[in-house]
Amino acid sequence: MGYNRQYASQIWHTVQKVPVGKVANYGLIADLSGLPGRARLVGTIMQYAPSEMNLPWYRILKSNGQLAFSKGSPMALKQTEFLAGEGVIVTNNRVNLNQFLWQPDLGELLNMQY
DNA sequence: ACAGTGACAAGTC
DNA sequence: AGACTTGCCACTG
Repeated sequence: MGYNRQYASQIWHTVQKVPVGKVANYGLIADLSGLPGRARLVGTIMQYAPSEMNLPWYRILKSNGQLAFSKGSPMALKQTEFLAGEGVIVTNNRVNLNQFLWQPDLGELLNMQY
């Protein structure tokens, strides 16, 4: 259909790995999915994730900690709620990465499969 | 075939 | 801190 299944399974699987209460950026997800330099693809593909999959899309942010959606937009508000629900503070459409960025250790990375 | 678009990122000024 | 440029490439018309 409208998107590449191979990319989708890799990306969705990686996004599922981001732990509750932490966030990651698009570039990191791309790297860990075996798609270095393909940050844009992550956002593109995540739109197609079926809702019943409960993909934690809201844990993925831009490289500077900003939400991908513009401030005040319905999606940004929803994302802010989801994050607040698990303890991640969003102020002025941005998250403090020093505090909430997911920093996987080598063990986690070596166990990652897709 | 070709040009525009986009849930991005990093570098330069 | 912004604004602008370049790199990325799947998808769409």
